Amino acid sequence: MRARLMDATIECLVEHGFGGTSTTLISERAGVSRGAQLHHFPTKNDLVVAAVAHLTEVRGAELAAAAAAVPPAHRTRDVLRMLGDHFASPVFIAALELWVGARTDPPLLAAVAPLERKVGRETHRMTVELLGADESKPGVRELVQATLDLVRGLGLAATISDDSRRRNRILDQWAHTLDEALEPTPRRSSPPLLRTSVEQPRRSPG
Amino acid sequence: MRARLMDATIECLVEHGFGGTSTTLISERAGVSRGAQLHHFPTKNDLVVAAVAHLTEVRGAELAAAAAAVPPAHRTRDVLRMLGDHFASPVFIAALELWVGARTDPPLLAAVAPLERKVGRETHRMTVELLGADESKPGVRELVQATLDLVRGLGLAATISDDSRRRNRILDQWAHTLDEALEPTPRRSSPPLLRTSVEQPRRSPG
DNA sequence: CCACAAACAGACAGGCTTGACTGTTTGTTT
DNA sequence: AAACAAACAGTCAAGCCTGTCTGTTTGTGG
Repeated sequence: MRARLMDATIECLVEHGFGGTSTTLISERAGVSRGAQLHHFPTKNDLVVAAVAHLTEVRGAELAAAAAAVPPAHRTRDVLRMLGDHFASPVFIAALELWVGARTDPPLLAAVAPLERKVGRETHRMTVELLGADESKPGVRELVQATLDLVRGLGLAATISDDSRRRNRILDQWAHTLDEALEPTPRRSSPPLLRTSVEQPRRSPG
Repeated sequence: MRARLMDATIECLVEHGFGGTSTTLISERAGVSRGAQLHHFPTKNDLVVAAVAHLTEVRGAELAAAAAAVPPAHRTRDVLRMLGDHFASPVFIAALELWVGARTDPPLLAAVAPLERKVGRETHRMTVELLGADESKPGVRELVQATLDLVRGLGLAATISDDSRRRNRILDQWAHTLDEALEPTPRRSSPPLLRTSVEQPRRSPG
């Protein structure tokens, strides 16, 4: 029952946005009477805050699952594809609505901010691991952060004009640039831009 | 009068968010009677759409002014600083509120989407020019787009937790990486990561 | 001075949202 | 079985938002 209400809240956020999400709509969507809803979540804020926490867990789980689904002998591009897909998914949209809504809603912000930081840290750690990046080298940490902020920006753009071709081209080039920058031992000297053809795999499992 | 109302709309978007912006609030903020407001903008949608157009012009003007203020003998970092600042400014916040609000509001989306594309194109062109990038080379265009999506992502993050140190570190590193990637003639062979010390200027005016 | 239209002012009704409130069912303990 | 609490159902009042409506001022052409 609580779970149904929180799920319905997230669905309403995706479908109607933060402003268009009313408690009545949520209870209807969840198939729960208004009385029951008010019993479990006395105020709208209680419900939304609970939904934020729930969404945080869902995002963590989806990210972990997506990470596990990345091919064992993967290239940088595979990792970026996974990240790009996550940051264009409904859970990200719901998080975005909450994020933006929380900006002008102090109690909600108090709930969203720490959880968002948590997801951010987890995502960062996961990305470092998948990329096999060495954060002890100066600049590597910042490049990983830049990568995550990039996919966040791409995800934002995707919410209103989903041009996936554009996104893929950008991520293609980013993968190449990232490879060049993260390359532990620069064996080839120069070509800083995408050679339109192949990229050789860099890593094998274990 | 019309201008006062549109300005007040944008201010309300920044202060109270899209959901918290009511026509009554706008008229109060503008110091305009409700009757006058309804005379100039019969519906809320009319007002918001007009504000979107107005905001587009303001953004264009602010960007142009910021671009003009970039030092004549500038480095990549200066351009990124300018972009980073713009995408953390109130006009960007207002645009973000409209952007997210428009996602679930078809008539608003119809007004926002084309204007946003216009600003995007202008910003892209301006950035290419400031960076002196050669878009005829494959991959360059995508790197510029990635840069803009990156600052958009950074701007989004800045709305709820303004960690400017983090942002500056990321942009420092990205400036360096971008320089390496865009460098027309790779004279030095390798160092792909930030040398913590100096970066030499690359361009002089004219 | 008059006629007319645009600009402005404020009251009002209809609809929606939130949370309080009363009543009913279910389950558990004694 | 009785007592009690938790879960559930639905109604209601207060408040806000939007857009319509009527009335007033300002400006302009004849």
